[in-house]
Amino acid sequence: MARPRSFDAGDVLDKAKAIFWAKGFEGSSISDLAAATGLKTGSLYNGFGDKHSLYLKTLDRYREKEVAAAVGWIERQDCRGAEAVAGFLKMIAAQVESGAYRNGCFLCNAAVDQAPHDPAIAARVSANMAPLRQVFHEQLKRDPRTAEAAAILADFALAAYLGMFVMIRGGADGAMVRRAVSVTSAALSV
Amino acid sequence: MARPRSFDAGDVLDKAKAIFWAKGFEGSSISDLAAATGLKTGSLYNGFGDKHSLYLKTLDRYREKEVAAAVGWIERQDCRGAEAVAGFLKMIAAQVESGAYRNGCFLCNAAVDQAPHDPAIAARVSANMAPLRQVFHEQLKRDPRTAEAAAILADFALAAYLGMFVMIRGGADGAMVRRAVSVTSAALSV
DNA sequence: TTCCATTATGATCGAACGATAAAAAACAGT
DNA sequence: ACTGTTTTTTATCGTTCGATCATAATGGAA
Repeated sequence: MARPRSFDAGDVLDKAKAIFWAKGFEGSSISDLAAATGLKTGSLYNGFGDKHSLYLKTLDRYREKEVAAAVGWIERQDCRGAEAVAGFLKMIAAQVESGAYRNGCFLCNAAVDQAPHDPAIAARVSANMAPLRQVFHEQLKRDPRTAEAAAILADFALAAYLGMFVMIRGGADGAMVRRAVSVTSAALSV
Repeated sequence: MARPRSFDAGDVLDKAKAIFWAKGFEGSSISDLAAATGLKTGSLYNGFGDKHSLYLKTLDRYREKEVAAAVGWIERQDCRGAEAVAGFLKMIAAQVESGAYRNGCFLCNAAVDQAPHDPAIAARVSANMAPLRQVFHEQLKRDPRTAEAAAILADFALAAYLGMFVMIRGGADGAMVRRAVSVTSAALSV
């Protein structure tokens, strides 16, 4: 008994996420978002609240989709725990070669862009980092070679993961990233 | 035979740099910059060109002051090369404990914020990263334990350095940073 | 002291921003 | 077919943005 939505909320969030990912929060205008999603500004506000609220929703979706997929990928590996983590970093480095991740990591960008000024965003950033850090930790605990230092190594792996994406977004080439990851992997598989 | 400047250009650049550092390029308005520097907008434009040009000048100054100081610190150490690099990271991690670097690294923020969209800024980011990477490389070459893999380890150290600052800006506590750095240091001092 | 090149100031520009409100449109239930 | 509720559209709001300009102020050179 009312007019139905003409869009899929998930699709819209994915498209908005791509804009925020590429341009950052302040760099993305409402017109940018409207153009990318195909919605008029009125519909955007009606469906997702204001710009800040939309940004939070894209961060939530990132956790539900991309972060969850990354965690799943790591858990799906049947090698030793430390190698699963190292393999994850290597897989990303390999994809960089072919132009992927040119905009870095959405989470990493959000941390640098907005987290310091905005508690709500900072909370989302933490909520996004936590599962990744946790799956690192669990894998490293499972591996007898790294079990003892698993907590320390998990923080290290997270830092290396983030640093890799800064290098990428800063313009580093695939070879540079691969070199950095090779040492990180070696450090994990002590 | 003309009215003299009432401000020191270096001081103004330092104050503008602090604003850009904290808020990013898009997040810093001309009024913010005018308020922080004590100059009126007209004087800012007369002295430093437009906002983009001012941003580039702050990046140049960052390289001339902060980056040069970091390079000098590393070169001044009289321990082994790998330990000088590790010591540099540890020194930063220790300062994080007392609240320093809460805004991360200016260079790192610029890389994430603006480098992808702006070739001029990307060039500055590279010009800032290069001396750091180079001093890492030179130190690691000097150390017989790391000489062979110096190039690879230098890229790794740079990635770890950047990742550390993302963690900080994302809200990580000092302990987390120290843990990450401890593994990085161990990896360097193979 | 007068002049003049330069800087500092204050007012203001058009454009783009985020956000909103009113009107038109689209269905579900009756 | 009519009604009622929600969405979509269109137009527009007030604000802030980056940037500019005319004017006042400054201090060394003549």
